[in-house]
Amino acid sequence: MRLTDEIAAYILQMLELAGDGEAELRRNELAEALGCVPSQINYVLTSRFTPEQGFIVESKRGGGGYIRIRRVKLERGVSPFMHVVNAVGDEISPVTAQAIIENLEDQGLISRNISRVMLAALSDQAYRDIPINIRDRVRASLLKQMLTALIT
Amino acid sequence: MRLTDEIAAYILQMLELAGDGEAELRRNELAEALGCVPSQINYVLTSRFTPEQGFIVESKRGGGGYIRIRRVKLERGVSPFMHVVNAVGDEISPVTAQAIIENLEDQGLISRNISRVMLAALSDQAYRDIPINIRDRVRASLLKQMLTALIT
DNA sequence: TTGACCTTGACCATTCCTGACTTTTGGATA
DNA sequence: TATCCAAAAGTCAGGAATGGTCAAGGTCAA
Repeated sequence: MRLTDEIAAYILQMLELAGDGEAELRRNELAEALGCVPSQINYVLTSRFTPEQGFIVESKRGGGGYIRIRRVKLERGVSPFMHVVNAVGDEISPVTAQAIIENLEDQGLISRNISRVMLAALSDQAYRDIPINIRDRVRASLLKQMLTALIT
Repeated sequence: MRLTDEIAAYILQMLELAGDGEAELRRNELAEALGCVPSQINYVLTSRFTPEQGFIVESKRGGGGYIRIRRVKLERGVSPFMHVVNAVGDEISPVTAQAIIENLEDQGLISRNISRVMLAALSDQAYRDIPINIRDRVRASLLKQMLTALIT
């Protein structure tokens, strides 16, 4: 079994045991326990605990630091938001993103204010400093993170 | 729990008990009571009781010295969002941005869900593709765009 | 053979904690 | 009154405890 799989399995088990869908760990401790370098933990988190898979990851550095992983869904596609998150690829245009948000609002899944905020965050207006060639990637990433944050 | 957290919790409790949103303490006394060096109190004040978080700290040295902490309310009337937008510069760190949003939520100016969405959009988690050196610029830009979108 | 996925380690960034040294203030004293 | 002293609070640099990033190279299945 690959290291990556072991680490992922370990974290999933932590989530199960926790019961509340939330697990907190210390990167160095976990790396030590599983016999890998600490940065491997980051690799696992970025490749296996993404919004697409229904996870939200938060962390804090420094003394008393931690990594917190939240599971926002139990099964694929259980939330209309997850459906969108999974449908969005690695990149998305401003127009498409806008259409998605407006559709969510029309369906009554998000309020007018949330729609406004999300549209603002997905518009190129805010992307002036971002190299043009990665804007659509950033937009897709932001859209997924925001939608995932709304689940539960 | 970290010393820092304990001290912060203690001060917040003092503020609650006071009722008038104002607490006064003696640095050395508090340090003694909580078992830390006095300068630790300063660290907590500068890291957890900042204007972004809605606090004002005043103090006096020498005989009869004191530290006074006040919780300030954002004016509801004249668009508090515009006030914040104007206060944000061209760049902002994840921590400061988070403090601002949490303060807005604490003051009842934005809902829990909007707070969630904005925090997700301001977290480095969503900035993976953005070069590190421009992340804080993008964050500031996004924050201002989102807040502006809330002004009716 | 090649491209996607995995692994490692060197270097970076942030947060917390401490203690030595500094500054300010009010009151005691010459 | 002019000085000095003691009692506050402030500053700062350094070290420890965390997590983050990135580039280089390895593995493996199609």
